[in-house]
Amino acid sequence: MLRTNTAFLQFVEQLFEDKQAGNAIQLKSFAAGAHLIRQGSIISQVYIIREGITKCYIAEDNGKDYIFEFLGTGEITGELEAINKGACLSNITALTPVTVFTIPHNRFMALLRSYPEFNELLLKVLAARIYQTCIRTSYQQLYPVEYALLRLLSLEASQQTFFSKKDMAAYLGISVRSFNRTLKDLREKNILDKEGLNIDLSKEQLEQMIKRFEDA
Amino acid sequence: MLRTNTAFLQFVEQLFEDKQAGNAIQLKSFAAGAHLIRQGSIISQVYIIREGITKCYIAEDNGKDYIFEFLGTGEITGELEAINKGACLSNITALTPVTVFTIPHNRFMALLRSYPEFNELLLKVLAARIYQTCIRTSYQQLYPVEYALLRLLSLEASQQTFFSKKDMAAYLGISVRSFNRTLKDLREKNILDKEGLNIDLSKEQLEQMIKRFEDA
DNA sequence: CTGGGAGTGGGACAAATGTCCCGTTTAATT
DNA sequence: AATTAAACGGGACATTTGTCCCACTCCCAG
Repeated sequence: MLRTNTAFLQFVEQLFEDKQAGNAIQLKSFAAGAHLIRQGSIISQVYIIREGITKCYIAEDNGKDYIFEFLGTGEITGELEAINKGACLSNITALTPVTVFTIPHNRFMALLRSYPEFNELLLKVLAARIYQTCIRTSYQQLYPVEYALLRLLSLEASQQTFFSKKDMAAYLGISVRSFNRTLKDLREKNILDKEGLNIDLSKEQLEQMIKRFEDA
Repeated sequence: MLRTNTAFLQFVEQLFEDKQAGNAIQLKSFAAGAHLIRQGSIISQVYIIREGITKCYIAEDNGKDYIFEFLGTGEITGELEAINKGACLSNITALTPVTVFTIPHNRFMALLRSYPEFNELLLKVLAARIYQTCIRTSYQQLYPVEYALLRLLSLEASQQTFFSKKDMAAYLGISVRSFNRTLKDLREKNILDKEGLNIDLSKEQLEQMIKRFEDA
């Protein structure tokens, strides 16, 4: 859910240090809540997150948002636009203070050509995103919200991160009301510890809980 | 919805002709209904569709399927597995008789390195898939089924393709019953021409729909 | 402090979607 | 032509989810 990529970050850090290769790479900072990228706009750099957490989401014109992913350290964004030269697909906003490396599109594409290793890292990122997105989409479409919610909570717990309910609901593609309701149902079924939302599930445990729901 | 990619196909055709570069590339055929790839299995080639239409879907263990995309001429599949070396994400089955080029993983990766042009074509494919998937997912999560259905029908009409209701429902992530119901509602609202599936929207809905159809 | 805004929690009702089921149509096979 | 399996269409009912609304807390700028 919160994606990070140390290998990628390391590579970019190195480039940045390098007088030669790094000359067009810059650092930029954003306050929490600031927009890094605005959906529909045209940008001319890619961003690699050095520090902080962002959310990546589409705002539909019925006023609802859908969050695709939370991007953390080492994640790249704006790369689709560099590759396909289109308008920005989504919004990126900072959830915490954020620092990024920026690389101009043409430089970025050139780097891909000159550093096969970098190119391969990017291929892996893209492949991983497709992979994850597919799994998540399928899951969210074909299972009741309850399952997706448990899964999300479990991820959140394992990553020690916490998001607002609004964001969590937007990540699940549901209303905050549904989110709350489902949470309450789970609580009443004693599935969640009432103290906090600390659930600490392994995949097997999750399976078990899901099975338990079935009879009740 | 039905993706195709002539540039990619051409490139692979050329490789195939080339004695040197094409020596590991093979042709393979499948009857309609056959599995090209089975979810969870391990494969060692990528497939590029030369002819025919396939569906790419995940089967969840509650018995439901989610179709990500219909892949046609020039589309590649199995590439995620080549890049990330994991088990197959999804099933690929032939909807029509299908002929594919197969390229062994290591050969495929080598080709990416030796042909920057090929590498770039692949980057574009991956980027386009992420792009499309994001748009579609968001749309399907945040709008009533009615909209997604209209969009799907319009795409289908514009591409002159026809899929079974089961497949269309699986593409939308809903049950066949819901699919039928929504279709009926639309018919009763005179939104659809009864003759064929000629979309004939009226009123503001038309404008809104058109706008959305454009990008996909 | 203090008023306002954002986040939270949930009741009541409406709308959307799923499940179960059965009769009909279509298409392919014998 | 007869038979069968699959696809289609939809009724009845249950469940899920959304919308609208209000009350409560918390926090911060004035």
